[in-house]
Amino acid sequence: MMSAQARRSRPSARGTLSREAIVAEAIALADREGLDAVTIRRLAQIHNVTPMALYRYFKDKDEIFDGVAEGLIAQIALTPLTEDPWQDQLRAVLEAVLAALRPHPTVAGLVPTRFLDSAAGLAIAERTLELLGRGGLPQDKAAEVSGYLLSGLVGMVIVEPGRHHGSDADEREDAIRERMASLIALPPRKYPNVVQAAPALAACASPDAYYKLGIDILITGLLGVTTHL
Amino acid sequence: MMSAQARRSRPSARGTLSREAIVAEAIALADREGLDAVTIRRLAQIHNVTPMALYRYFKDKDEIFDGVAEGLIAQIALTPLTEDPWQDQLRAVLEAVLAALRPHPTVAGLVPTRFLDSAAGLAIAERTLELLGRGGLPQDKAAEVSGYLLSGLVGMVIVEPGRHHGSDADEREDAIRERMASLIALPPRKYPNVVQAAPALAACASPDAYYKLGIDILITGLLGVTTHL
DNA sequence: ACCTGAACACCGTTCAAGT
DNA sequence: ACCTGAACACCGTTCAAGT
Repeated sequence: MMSAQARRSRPSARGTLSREAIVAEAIALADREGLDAVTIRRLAQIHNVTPMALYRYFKDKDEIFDGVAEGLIAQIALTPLTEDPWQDQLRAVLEAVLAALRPHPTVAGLVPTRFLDSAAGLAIAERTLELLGRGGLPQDKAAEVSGYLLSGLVGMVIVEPGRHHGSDADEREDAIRERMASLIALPPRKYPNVVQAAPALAACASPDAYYKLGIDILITGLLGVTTHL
Repeated sequence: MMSAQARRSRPSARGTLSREAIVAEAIALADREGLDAVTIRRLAQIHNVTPMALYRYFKDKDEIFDGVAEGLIAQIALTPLTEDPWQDQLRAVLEAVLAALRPHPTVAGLVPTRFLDSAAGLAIAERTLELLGRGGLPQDKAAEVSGYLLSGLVGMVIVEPGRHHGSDADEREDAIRERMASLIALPPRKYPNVVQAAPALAACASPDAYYKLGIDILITGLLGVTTHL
């Protein structure tokens, strides 16, 4: 039913096919139905084309995922480098990364291992290394930290409490309610803190506050670590 | 050839089949050949059994992955709660999580979203919440932070520079060399920091130091955030 | 209770053609 | 240059039997 709609909604005037178009539909499909729904055959169907047609644009399925990651990274909006304090500028970078990834939690996991394979990712890595260097981190530590910051942000997006694959609001509420019920049903003598924290473990009261706290911990931690050197 | 070996190496005296045995082989298979190699049919072959036999023990493939996550989490060794400073005890928890996940980087990503579904995971969550509470974090913040710590650790394991699927040492070196070459070939005017940091971006000089720095940042960040409340 | 066997729908991918 | 069509090996999973 949904797939019939999708088949219909893309008339695909011959010649529309391109890397960008395929990647865009792959991201949209993953957002709607999860990463497993992204198959070569489904993508071909969406573009009104034979599965083999996609092989003109991508060597194999893995390259499509590379393209998806690159597409996400390309949406990270980097502001110009200034003479502002490094920690403020680094915070802006982290916020930009989150802003690009949060709308696409099911594909965010593709990003970290592919970050240095695209120009956009290299630009962000370059900026991050520059800012960490200004903060006093030696090059090798800065390299480790840059990867760590990125994967930390991606991790926050993936485990955001109450998030659920498929943007269906009812399913989301059901999943939260179910998790909540299973947590408050635990023996409070054995898991007092878990039971008390059940609402916060099951769903995020404020996603913005959740992400702000995560960034605060990272930046504060970096400040502490750099001054200890 | 490898799969023929695997077929041969498990005589499977009838009655050997069990959730634990299937999960153990699933983890071992993922470690050897990556998560995609873990299929119901491959697992059945390893246990000298028909694919359908596994459905006695798992409702579907997703439940096998749940079992794999639970198996990893069960290997996290939790020491008894004491009156030591909370940050020291929290560090010990984080180190225990890393010790369990590091040997299994290809399946580590299964853990965060399934953490609260097993008794072992709940015990660790309970401990973490207790320690964060001692540190002065309110319950709801502690819940967010506990998830964030976990996903941060998993992220570190997944993106550890120079890590590569399949424990083959030659392949690993080739991958590192290739990444290294592509980075130092970049225009140094555009990416001065990336080019300089190329060795550290391509591979970890000391994985232990890499993980220690990550934990330091998290703990230091937490200390800073809690004292600011 | 535990396992098999045949079948179905779907998958990525190769090869050889078509225009 | 760009797309099709048939085929192959492999998947998860259902249903119906076997012992």
